[in-house]
Parts: sequence; C-alpha cells; structure tokens
Amino acid sequence: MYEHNTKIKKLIKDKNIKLTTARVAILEILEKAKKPLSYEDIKVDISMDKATFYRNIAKFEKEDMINSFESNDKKRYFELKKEPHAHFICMECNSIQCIKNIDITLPNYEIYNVTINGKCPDCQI
Amino acid sequence: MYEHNTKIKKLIKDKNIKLTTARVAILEILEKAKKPLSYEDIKVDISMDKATFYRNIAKFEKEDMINSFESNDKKRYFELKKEPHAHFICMECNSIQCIKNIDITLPNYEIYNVTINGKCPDCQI
DNA sequence: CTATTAAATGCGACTAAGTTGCAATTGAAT
DNA sequence: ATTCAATTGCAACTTAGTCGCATTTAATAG
Ligand SMILES: [Mn+2]
Ligand SMILES: [Mn+2]
Ligand SMILES: [Zn+2]
Ligand SMILES: [Zn+2]
Repeated sequence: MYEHNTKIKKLIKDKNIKLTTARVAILEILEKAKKPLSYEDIKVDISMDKATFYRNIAKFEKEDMINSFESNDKKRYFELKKEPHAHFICMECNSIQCIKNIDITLPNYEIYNVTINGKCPDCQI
Repeated sequence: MYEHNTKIKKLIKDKNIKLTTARVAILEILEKAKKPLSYEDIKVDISMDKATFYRNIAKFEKEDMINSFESNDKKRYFELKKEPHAHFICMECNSIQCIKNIDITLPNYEIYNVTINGKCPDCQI
C-alpha cells in the first residue's frame, strides 16, 4: 500500500463510486498535467487496459468530474473539471492550450466547451 | 450533358484544377446545404467512392475552397468557405448551427475556426 | 476476519471514419 | 484523334474507441 493522493481519493469518494487503483491512477495523471491529455498521452504511465481507461473516463464524465473534447488529430482529450474555459488547438504542431481569458455566451444555448483551431504563436512563419 | 451549375464550374476552373463530375457533385451539394455536412450526410446523394470523396475534400481544403472541423460524433464536417464564423454543435441532438454573430480574437494567434459544444435551444429540458 | 455480491477489470474481437496502393479511366492540351 | 498526368474505383488497411464475457476486486454485512 502506497501513500495515495488523498485529494484524488476524496474526489472519488465524494461521488459515491468505487475507489479503484485504475481511477486513482487516471485522476492523478490528469491532475498533474496542466493541459488536457489523450489516452495516447497517458498510456505509457498507466498499466490498465484501454477498455478500462475509456470506461472510467465515461464514468468520470457522467459524474461531471472531467470534461473532454475532440481535437483535430481524431483523438479525444480529457482534463479535470475546473472553471470553464476554452481550448486552443494548433493545427501545425497539435499543441493544446487552455485559454482562460475569453468567454462566450449565446442566448438560449447552454455552452459546455469551446475549441479554437488555428496557428499558435510558435508556429507563425 | 446536363446544364451544370456554372458558378460551381467557375469555382473549380479558377483554381486551375481539373473539372470533374465528382468535384462538381460535391461542391453542388455543399453549396445547396445551409450548414456543414459530413461524408455520411452526403453519400446517399453521390455515386463516387469514399476515397474519391475524401481525396477531393483534401484538394478543396488545400485550395482553400472549403473549411472543415471535427464534430463530437467523430465525423468531419465540411462547408464552402464563406466569411469566417463559429459553429455550435449540440451534444444532445448532434445538430450543427452556423453562428455568425460572435467573433473571437487572440493576440498572436491565427484563428481558423471555432466550435462551441453544448445544448441547443430545442434540447433544453 | 470471512463471506457475499455488485461493480470494475482484462482480454480479444469488433466497429467505423478515414487512408493508401494500384490498375483503369478521364479530361485538358496538342 | 493522340497523349499523358491527374483522377477514379476498388480492396485492403489503419486506428481510436467500443463491447461481450469470464475473472477479479472493493465495499458491506455478519
Ligand atoms: Mn483546459
Ligand atoms: Mn457554417
Ligand atoms: Zn503550434
Ligand atoms: Zn439539440
């Protein structure tokens, strides 16, 4: 038994779902990352099967613990739920950045997430 | 020989690429549609192979004739290039709407397209 | 601490959007 | 009408993600 991250444990317990090593592992990685990650990004650092990964991701989304979006590379990216913000995806280098200083509202629409595609500052000619 | 859409023909000719029936067919459908379409949406109305479809789409994108984005349903959506605008994708009913009245700028970033995910007015409880 | 059981996991097979190699066809130009 | 590069159709392939099912594990009750 290791000294597990108690913050992560609490996050899971508070949702009344089983506290499993797979769930702790996924959430710990997402917490350390400062940007959204795909299964591809994470798989080297975890030992679980991809079915387990995606089933837990689905659970986390249902429990409103994470949010996710589709990038331009056909992969889905995940991050722990924080204050709402947009994401910029560079179509040159595929980097993803959290954009906190814009906010978009549309009357009568409920907005869950916003993705902006383009060329990041580093990739301008 | 039919009376082909001369506007579409011109669109192709102006780019100095071959005027083929496949290209005219794709562009005619995209022009008639008032919203972005996927291959899935279009395939019933065209007879070409999907490889031909996607190769022409790639060509159109390279020639800057259309733009495209990834939806939440893992499909890519295409539309004729017009004035820049955002797209709203409903995560309940998967409908897509062109949103012309918001505009987003980020200093030092070049923005190609913006997608907003959420719940459309029709899908509010 | 042990038994019970629903939930979670691993594995392998599968799905579906999109891509690629190659031989046959077509359209623009001479 | 001839030529030749560009385009097409077909079949095989790629890849992120999903699913069924047998096994394991975490929570709970005794
Ligand atoms: Mn973010
Ligand atoms: Mn549009
Ligand atoms: Zn970049
Ligand atoms: Zn809707």
